[in-house]
Amino acid sequence: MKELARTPKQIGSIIQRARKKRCWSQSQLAERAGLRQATISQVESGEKLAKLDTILAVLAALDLEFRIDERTKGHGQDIEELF
Amino acid sequence: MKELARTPKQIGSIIQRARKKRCWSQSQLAERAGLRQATISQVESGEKLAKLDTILAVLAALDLEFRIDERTKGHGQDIEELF
DNA sequence: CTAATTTATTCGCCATAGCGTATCATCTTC
DNA sequence: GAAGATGATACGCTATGGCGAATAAATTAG
Repeated sequence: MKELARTPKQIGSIIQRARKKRCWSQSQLAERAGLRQATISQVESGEKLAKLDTILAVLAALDLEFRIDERTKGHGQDIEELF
Repeated sequence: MKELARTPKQIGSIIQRARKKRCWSQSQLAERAGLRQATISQVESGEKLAKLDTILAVLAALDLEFRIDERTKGHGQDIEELF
């Protein structure tokens, strides 16, 4: 996987794709993450600026995790353009 | 690099190490990230729960970025244990 | 088309992050 | 010791995220 996550929108997209890949509803993910369905919706949209712990909880529920790496240089930075 | 970042404390440690590696003071990092020195201090401590955009700004200032990946096996930890 | 499920959005409430500003303890360096 | 820089912490303030609960809106199943 190893998806680039530079913006809230990118993070939201990745989360949404991972959720759908598991065929979970937002409610199911919310329950696993200890959050509300409404919060999942907002996180996936990337509009509101979530709290760090909220994102961490969602990622954990999806069996994902953050990694911190040096910024990739040069080409192809914005992942949203691929969709 | 590719450092694991599952908790605010881990993230804070990574940020602090990256900052020191560049021989920057918290104030210098704060200025580059558009934040306050006090905020950098809190982020590095990982005590307070930062906002996502704050972390993203700090990472960008350090020329780092998040990547989202599948959870590495090993210590199976529950979501609740994170906080 | 209808009903059920899923997702998006709203309202009032509370908690808290980050702000400006400032202070204070360390630690270093003259 | 004095001066400077650094990092941690405080106060009041504002902004906003997430909550419960509810309700639209959109999507899917039948």
